[in-house]
Amino acid sequence: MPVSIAEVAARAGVSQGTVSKVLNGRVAAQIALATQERVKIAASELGYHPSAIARGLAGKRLDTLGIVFAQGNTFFATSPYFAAILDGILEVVTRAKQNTMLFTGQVWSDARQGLPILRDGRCDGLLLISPPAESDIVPALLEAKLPFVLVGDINPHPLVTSVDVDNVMGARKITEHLISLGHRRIAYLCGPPTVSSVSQRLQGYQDAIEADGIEFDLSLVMPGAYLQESGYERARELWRLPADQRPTAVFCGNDLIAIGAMAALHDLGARIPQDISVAGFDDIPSAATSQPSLTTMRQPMHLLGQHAAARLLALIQATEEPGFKEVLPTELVVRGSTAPPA
Amino acid sequence: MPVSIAEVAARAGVSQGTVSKVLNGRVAAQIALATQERVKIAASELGYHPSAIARGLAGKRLDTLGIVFAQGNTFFATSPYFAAILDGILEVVTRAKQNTMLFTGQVWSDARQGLPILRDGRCDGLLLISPPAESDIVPALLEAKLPFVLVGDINPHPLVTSVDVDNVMGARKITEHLISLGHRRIAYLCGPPTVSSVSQRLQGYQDAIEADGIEFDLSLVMPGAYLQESGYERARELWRLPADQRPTAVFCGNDLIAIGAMAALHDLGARIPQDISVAGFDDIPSAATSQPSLTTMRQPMHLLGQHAAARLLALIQATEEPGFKEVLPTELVVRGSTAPPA
DNA sequence: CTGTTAGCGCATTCAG
DNA sequence: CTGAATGCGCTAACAG
Repeated sequence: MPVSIAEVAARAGVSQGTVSKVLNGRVAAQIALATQERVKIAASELGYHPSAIARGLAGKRLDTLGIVFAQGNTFFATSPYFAAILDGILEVVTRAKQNTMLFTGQVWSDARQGLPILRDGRCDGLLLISPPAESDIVPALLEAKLPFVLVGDINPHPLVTSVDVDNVMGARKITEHLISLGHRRIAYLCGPPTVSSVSQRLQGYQDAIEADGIEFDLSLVMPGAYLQESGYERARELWRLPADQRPTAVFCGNDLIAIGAMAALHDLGARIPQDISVAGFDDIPSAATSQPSLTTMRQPMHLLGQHAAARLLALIQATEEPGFKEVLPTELVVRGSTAPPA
Repeated sequence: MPVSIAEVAARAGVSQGTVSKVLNGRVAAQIALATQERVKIAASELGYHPSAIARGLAGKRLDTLGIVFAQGNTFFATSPYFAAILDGILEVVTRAKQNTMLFTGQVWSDARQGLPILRDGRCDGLLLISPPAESDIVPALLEAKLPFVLVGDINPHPLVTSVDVDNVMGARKITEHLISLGHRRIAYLCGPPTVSSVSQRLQGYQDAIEADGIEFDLSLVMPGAYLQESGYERARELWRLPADQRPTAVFCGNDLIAIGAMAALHDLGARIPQDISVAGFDDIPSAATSQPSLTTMRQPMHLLGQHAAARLLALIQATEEPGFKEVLPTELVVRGSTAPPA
């Protein structure tokens, strides 16, 4: 139903090839100005717009970036982290006049099953939002030769481009903050062990602990999910420990966990930060408004998205070589949820 | 680079047409079971997946829905309303194994300019997130014969399908709540006058006011934007009124405005709800955690998204006729920001 | 300077 | 039951 290039050609009294050249600005193939005029007028009179899929088939860019993520059944509501990253991506994408495809049906654990749809020609490149380390999607994509960049994750492969924060350092700094307040027994409530940020933050936590001569106690490391409910449950478990084994502070793998943990501790009658300090990671919007406000390690999520999108664009235009691993800094934000132990 | 149907055909020793028939389950054109087997095996061995754009060009569905919205430069961060709707949409879309395109470059005021990209063949239908009433996008889409549904807006045209809440009733109910507390002088801080929800809520507000014999005072209606900053500014203006003309309560067009207004009032030394009551609309997540918690009219944003996506799917599959105007109920949520006047 | 031709990968007639 | 031919709308050589 939409007007095709043939109609424009007919109205301008030229061939399709000519229309294509004029409209794509291939001035290289010199075309009489008068003809150019005629074509342009015909096109605009007809309200012509090329079919994206047809030009895609013919081998041109689609000016479309794909965003891949998997979050079970819910998305933004449960992941302010993802929402902020997406926000950053969209800013850059919109400014660059590109479009966006959202792939929500992925199962990270099985790229063989989900990959085809990612490379069936609909987008020029992919942005992967923190896939778990054990997913086979990265090798699959590498093999498919589709440009992509990892966001919120890094990968040792020399051809994988990524944008992430320094999780090890971030976790180390916030743990040091806790130590500097006088805490010696600090728990780590983390996300799923297969996600790389979880192990990296564990590393930073352990580094800080040991640098201070505190013994690393694995029983204080409690894996779960990056969700509020998980924080709630783990904190309850923590509180079941004999009083002399209870930590005086807890570092949570992200703010969602921290907020859940604070809720549980509150329900159990513990006062924060008097009885126990709680620290998070990310600095999502609600960290500032929680009760008490949450001490956390801020991640520039918006920037993460912006930079990742910009890099993918550069990769697609071959302006940049793949393989760069960009690391953004984090920032300690001290609020009301941490204080010296009683 | 990806494997094409020709390769599958070659490997199975049949023609492309046969492969297409087998893989698309056109058992109508009876094909020997042995052949079917051979084709299927060849396809899976080769890891074949059809090119979406090629089959799109050949006239098939792309299994892709487009989501259109325009929010200036920022998106989710500034619009929890939109994020919640998107969440609902994605749930349905993911379950239906469809994909999603996000169109962020639209300028509602000029559909002629932005429309082409929406109908260049990349998606089977469109979801429009509350376009302003005066936008010419609806007539343009109607003319283009592309299935679409309006979310968070309604349109009188008999062929336009939409999903929205009853804004008039919602605004009326919450205004009545304020009146029942004893307020007689109630301001309305609203969003941009061109958005239909703004005028509908104004209607409900006015209905409630007048039903109670209170004189409608246009100077208490303050238009702005659906943003926190706007609420902040308008509330300051409000406070500049001579003490005897100040309202004792303010109904805000959405929660963002309400939160901004509460911040301004707080900064000006007013106590909420003792000195002035504040009510919002939407019930975004932060409404429950604000200080004080916000009384508001809850909108089932998640459902809005789910239903809209389901209807669009039905429209595309021609399971449903266009034109249905679905209206979802709102629910009054009384919290700490409203109380009887001093 | 411009028209013609040949695919891109797939679905779909229409003949056998 | 299966193959060959055609076209979807567009771009990119290649001729003139």
